[in-house]
Order: sequence, then C-alpha cells, then structure tokens
Amino acid sequence: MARNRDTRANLVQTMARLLRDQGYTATGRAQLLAESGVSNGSLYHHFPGGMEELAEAALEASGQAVADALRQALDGAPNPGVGVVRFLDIAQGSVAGDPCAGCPIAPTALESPIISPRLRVAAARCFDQWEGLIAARLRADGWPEDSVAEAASAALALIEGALLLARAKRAAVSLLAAPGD
Amino acid sequence: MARNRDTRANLVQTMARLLRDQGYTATGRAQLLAESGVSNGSLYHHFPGGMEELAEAALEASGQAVADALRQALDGAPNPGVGVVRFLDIAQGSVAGDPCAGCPIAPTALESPIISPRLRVAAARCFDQWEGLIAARLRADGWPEDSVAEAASAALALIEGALLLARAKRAAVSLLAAPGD
DNA sequence: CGCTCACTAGAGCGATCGCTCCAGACGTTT
DNA sequence: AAACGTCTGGAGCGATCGCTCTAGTGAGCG
Repeated sequence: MARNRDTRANLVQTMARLLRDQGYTATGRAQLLAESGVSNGSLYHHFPGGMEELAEAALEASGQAVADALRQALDGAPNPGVGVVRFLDIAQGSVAGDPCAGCPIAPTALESPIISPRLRVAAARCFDQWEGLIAARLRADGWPEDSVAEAASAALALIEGALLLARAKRAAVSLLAAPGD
Repeated sequence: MARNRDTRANLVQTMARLLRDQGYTATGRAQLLAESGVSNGSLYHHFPGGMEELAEAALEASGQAVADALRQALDGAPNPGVGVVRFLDIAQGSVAGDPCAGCPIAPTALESPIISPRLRVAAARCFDQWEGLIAARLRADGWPEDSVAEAASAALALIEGALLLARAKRAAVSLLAAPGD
C-alpha cells in the first residue's frame, strides 16, 4: 500500500508543477514520467483516465494548497487588502527566485475551454473556492453585503493578473498603489 | 502579390484567433492549415521559421489590435478608471456571446517561459505597450508621478485577471466594486 | 509569345504523441 | 508454502506532430 500512495502522490505533485509551469497541452506523458520517475504502467494503473484524469487531480490538489495559503494569509492580516497583498508576495515567490512561480491553475484554465471542458470546470471550482475565502473575510470585516461578491472577484482578478504579468515580465509586480481595502 | 498578402494575413489572423482560444502548444499545424485553408507549403514560404515565427507575428498583430481598442476606450472616457472598465466590457465580448473572448496574449504568455522564450518576450512587449497607454492617461489626469507605473500595472492586472476568471467561469466578471480611479 | 520567379499543393520524413497490453515482482492472505 | 490481487516495468500500437522537399501553377514583363 505504501507503494501505491507514494507513486500516486508523486504523479499528482509532478503533474501539478508541470501544469503550473507550462499548462496542460505542453505537458507530455514522456516528460511527466521522466521527471516523476514513475513508469508508464503505473500511470495508467492509478489514473485509468490517462493524462486528463491526472491533470484534474493535480488541479484539485493545487487548488487546495493555494486555498490553505490564502486562508492563512487572510487570517494573519489586519484587513483583507493587506492579506491579499501578502498572499501575492508569497505566490510570486519573492523568497525563492523561481522563474515559474505563479498560479498553478491559470495556464490550464486559459487553454481548457476548447481543449478539455472537464479541466475548465476543475479550474473554475478552484477559483470559486478562493473567491469564497476572500468573500468570507470581507464579510467578517463588515463589508457591505451587496458588493462582497464583486469585491472578492476583483481581488482575485488582481491577484491572477499580477501573477500573469509577473511571469511574462520575469519580474515581480508590486501593488502598493492598489486600493486600500 | 495579392495572393502573397492575403495568404500571409490569413495565416496571421487565424493563428491569432487560435492562440487566443487555446494557446500556442495546443494549436497544431494541421488545425491551423485546415481553418485557414492555406496549404503547408505556403505556410513555410511566408514563415520559414515555422509555427513559432508565425505565432510571434500573430501576437504582435493581436497586441496592436488590443492597443488600438484600449487607446480608444481611454480617450473616450471621463477618467482612466471608467476607461478601463469600458475596455473590459468590450474585451469580455459582452455584445457577442463568444465563449472564448478574452486576452489574445495571456494563454501563450503563461505557457511560454519554458516552451518558447521568444514568445515570452513578444508577450511581454504587448503587456508593456498596454501598460504604457494606461500610464500615459494617468499622467494626463495629473496622477502622482511616483505611483503612475504601479497604478498602470495594477489596472492591467485587474483587466487580465478579470478576463482569465471570465473564461474559466464562462461568465462575465463585473468590476463595479473596483477602485474608483 | 516565352521567360522568370513568387507562390502553392501535397507527398513524405523521422520523431513523438497518448495509450494498450502483458509478464513479472511484491505484499497479503490462507 | 501456495495462491491471490495489487502494482510496476517496458515493448509496441496507430495516429499525429512539425517540418522538408519538389513538382507544378500562374501572374508580370520583355
């Protein structure tokens, strides 16, 4: 059973990293197997649905990891705005010089609508979950209810956009001039 | 000569659309040729560098088209904030029900850093140009100079993020709660 | 007319794609 | 020990990838 879980987790983690770095279509089966050290037979044993099923699992795992980090950043901040900015600093990998830091979902999300409706839905679930976390914090701070949803969407859009630009520019994007909410 | 320009423009336009809808890696040569009606020989005559060179040309063309639309939206708005929101409405295809409306650069930008440094640079050029347009408008409105760059970055991040989320959700994202700048 | 050359059509290349299949290794259960 | 089910390693499949190459087409021009 140990083999089982290790191999499966290895596949999910490796796939999650590759999805973050280059998206779904660009991630070939050969690269996945080489970088994870897992054999082809194992891949199709654990994920009979093939690459697409593995990608879905990887998106879900990444979504959870981000949700945990986001929740922590929001909880430890004096207000939602600071929490968002702090989370952004972490996500941009300001500590490590990772050239591919950024959202693990976005690359796949953008190419998915035509390529794979299934992955599009998985990506949307992640975004919705994160938005929910931000919205909850806004409500806890007494934000007017009728604009909580829109404000949470805008905050997440700001995060995703900043990560996108940072990757293209190869430089962190600062949001000090962002709204003071 | 007429054949020449038509075929070339056809390739660029078709490629630009495919890049917007599904990114670079997911866009195969076969699909490009089928949807453009151009033959394989013509492709490599006009773009000896192959798919990558064509993609670069397509990004540049899309970048110009977006810049024109953005400039127009900013010029016709009472302030930069309204201009950004107006541009966003247009970009989200609020008129046509296009399920793949959105940024024509972003999908390629996200997968490019490892896949193709050349395309990453092309994408970064587009973003820089757009940011410059927003920054110019902010300056014209008397925005404090030392925060113009950051504000323009944040505005573009908001646009890109909103378009990303809109595609994943298959629904327009409203930014009415966005900062009133 | 006949030459020239930009351009096009399409066959064919090796490499790689995602995937199927099966024999063997291993841990577990009698 | 014997039998079983889970899991792994790897050969091999047809399809498709981006690309090269060459024969042919046709507009422009003396």
